[in-house]
Amino acid sequence: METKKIEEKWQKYWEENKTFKTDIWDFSKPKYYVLDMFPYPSGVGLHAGHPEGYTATDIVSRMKRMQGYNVLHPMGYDSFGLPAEQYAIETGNNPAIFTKNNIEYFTKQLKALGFDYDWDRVIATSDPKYYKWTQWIFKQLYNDGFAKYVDMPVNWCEELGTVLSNDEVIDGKSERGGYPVIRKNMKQLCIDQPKFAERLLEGLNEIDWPESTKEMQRNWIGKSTGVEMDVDIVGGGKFSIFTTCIETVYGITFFVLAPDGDLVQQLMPRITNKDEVNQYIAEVAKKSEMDRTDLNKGKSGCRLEGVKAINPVNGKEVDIFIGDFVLANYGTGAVMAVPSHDQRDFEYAQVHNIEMIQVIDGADVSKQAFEKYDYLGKGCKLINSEEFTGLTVEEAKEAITEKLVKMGVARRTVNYKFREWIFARQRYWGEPVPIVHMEDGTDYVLDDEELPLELPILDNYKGQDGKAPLENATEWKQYTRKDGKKGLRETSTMPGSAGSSWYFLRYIDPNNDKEFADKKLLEHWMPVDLYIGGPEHAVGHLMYSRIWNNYLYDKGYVTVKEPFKKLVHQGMILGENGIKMGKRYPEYAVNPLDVINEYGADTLRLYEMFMGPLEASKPWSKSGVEGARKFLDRVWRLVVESGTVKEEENKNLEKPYHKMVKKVTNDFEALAFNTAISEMMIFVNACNKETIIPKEYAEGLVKLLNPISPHITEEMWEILGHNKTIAYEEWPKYDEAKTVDTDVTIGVQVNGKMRATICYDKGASKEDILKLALEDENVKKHVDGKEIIKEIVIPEKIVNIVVK
RNA sequence: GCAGAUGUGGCGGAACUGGUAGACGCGCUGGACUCAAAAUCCAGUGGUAGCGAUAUCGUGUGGGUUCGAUUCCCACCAUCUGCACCA
Repeated sequence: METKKIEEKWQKYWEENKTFKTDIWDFSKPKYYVLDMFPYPSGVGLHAGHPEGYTATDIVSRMKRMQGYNVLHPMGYDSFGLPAEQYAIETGNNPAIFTKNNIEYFTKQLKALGFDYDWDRVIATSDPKYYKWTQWIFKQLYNDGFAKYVDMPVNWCEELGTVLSNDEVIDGKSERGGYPVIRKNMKQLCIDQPKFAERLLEGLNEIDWPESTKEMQRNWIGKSTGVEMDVDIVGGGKFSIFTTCIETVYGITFFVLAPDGDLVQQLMPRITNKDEVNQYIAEVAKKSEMDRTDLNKGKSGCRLEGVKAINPVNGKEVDIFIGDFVLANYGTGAVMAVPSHDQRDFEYAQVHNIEMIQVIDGADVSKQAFEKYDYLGKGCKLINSEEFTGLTVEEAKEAITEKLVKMGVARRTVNYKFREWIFARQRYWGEPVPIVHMEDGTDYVLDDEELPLELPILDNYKGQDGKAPLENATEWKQYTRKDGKKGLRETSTMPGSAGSSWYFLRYIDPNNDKEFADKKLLEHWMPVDLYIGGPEHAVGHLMYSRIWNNYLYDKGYVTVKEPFKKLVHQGMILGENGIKMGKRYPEYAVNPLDVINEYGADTLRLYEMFMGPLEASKPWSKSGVEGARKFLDRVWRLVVESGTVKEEENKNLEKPYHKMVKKVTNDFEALAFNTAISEMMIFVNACNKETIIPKEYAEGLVKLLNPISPHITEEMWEILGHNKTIAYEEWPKYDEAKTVDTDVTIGVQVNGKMRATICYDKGASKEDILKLALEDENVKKHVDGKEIIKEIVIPEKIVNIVVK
């Protein structure tokens, strides 16, 4: 079998005949939309993990097509990103060229793997024809107030000269490059994610996604319900705190404010230890996120001398601190502290020598706090809480809230961890933000006719003095509006996840220059029926896409709330040593192209699907690849060379064949490719024992194997006497009656231990089965001389005889 | 710490709603073909004891429910992934 020739032949055939072109306007057949997470076209090309997810979608896509669906299975490139920019800075070349070359290389590799993508609908997020619509959608968000400028503390990376989002910061260092990141207040273009929080949570209940990913999104949104309470400051002024544990309100012995918040500044005139406070604030500002979390668990902080707060529930005066564990941009930027019932407050109180009051009975609070996790739902009762003493925690929660609400000092509220999505980067290689800062101080969004706002070609792609690279485009920056007014363009670009937040919509109508996609098409093709990609996008891309889609749903542009009906994450492919392939062990890394050259794409695809469950991470094995190749050789010999394929019948193969068709069909649907392949192997093994293989069965086998190993099966299909592609042939059918066994073999147990197996005709009575079981020599041996207490006969399952 | 997932032969992994644990593949052992090797084909292959029929142990650990548990329940251990002073 000449793998290379066969694969090239069919790849050429598919390309020339446009075999996999989707007739997008054909609504006569049911639709099926299968989607891969599109890759970032790095210079390195594909790695061993790419073909895994891509093959899985390819299998489903090819099967659905053969089952009569109109299938949309597109591919594209998430082509804005840092490596291209770094290349541009180093070489002075336009990153567009670098990106174009990489895309060509990727395309070549993807084609070598034989995927059934419709290559006429390829998109690239860095293509102005594409990002025109990214800008257009952004514009809608901006006009509707979902995107806006907000003054907020951000992660600033001096070395990269840009603002980073939380998920781009790892351990206080930038994800790319590992440079230190500090917090700094800046005016930022943001997308108001919290506005979507509630519906994003609700939406999770209606989609078929891995539980872990849904849970991660829930945690990311971080909804908590509680009470927001106003706290007066002695001598005037007030602030609010948010708590989920209002039942501990009598245990408050201090409050803590965010050191970088506005409130401290307002109180400053009244603070008597200004120097100490200012010094602490300065210290905190210097600290990176890492210092504020890991290194500084020492509960640092500083008492605000001269100001006291009043606990509204009992009028008690307590101290106010500032502490860096309180974040200005979460909740109200201030917290109530109850050291007896919160471990963090407990430790803080110990360090700063603050009084503790136990208000919930049931544990010793001298060594550690008695926290809600331990006291909730246990019937614990309140102490030291005036009229609420004696109530259970649950009763008190309600009663205290009620009282404070009536007093007019508290409100029931919901709080989210979910913050604004900072939507601007001081980078070159991203979508330009279509906003102009006019001379009169207003911000102006470009008209639709002015889109796309294209990136200018620069001489130098590095921003000067930490400024955005687009600041270098002195001419491009200048803007004159139709009315003659002048302004300067926004020089930040959109973050990497902008383009990928809606690409699944564009695939449906990629060349439309009137709108981002035709509404009728969107209505017909959305949602994506199956989406496969790595778990690393569990919160980032998958959250942003849901937000954009949700927004577009509200605006009436798309008709489904949730874009991805079913989501599956493929597992990681590990090196042969069982460790992640990558920089640390390059000797264990596998290049898919090497495998294709040595064994063929069909083998690579088959092997990766046979390794184990799609979702699991699995170690690579060279001998496993060889095993996969051996199987393809065996099928080839059977179908093409053995001479056993005839237009005759063979009853011996009837049951194995129908069983195979059933199992493969169901397993493909369930993405259980490893067991589907195993079933085909079983059938091939059965065929090898026979001298007559009915042609119908051989053709059925070839069709079932086609989605996994498309080239060799196209070749075999042709050899079997067909003159056009197998891609649109009808998927094999099975006869349920022919899949069931007529004689059954079951185990016989005595006292739950296996003693024999018996074989009988299906449909035999329980009595006959039992009789047969008791006739077995070995069963007799264990039963004789003992009293039979119970006989359990479950036809087609088991016989168990209980003796004493 | 919190959340989610996982744990089965020498290895990758099967096992439907509790019913013959180890399908299928890799590897290994023996045999056929060959001058020989590769390829291919045939047979065997969880541990222990036995020539053997068979017995016994065995799905991370310890309990429980059941005629019967890889599967259900409780506790624990280990690994992976994510989040983490979130009020």
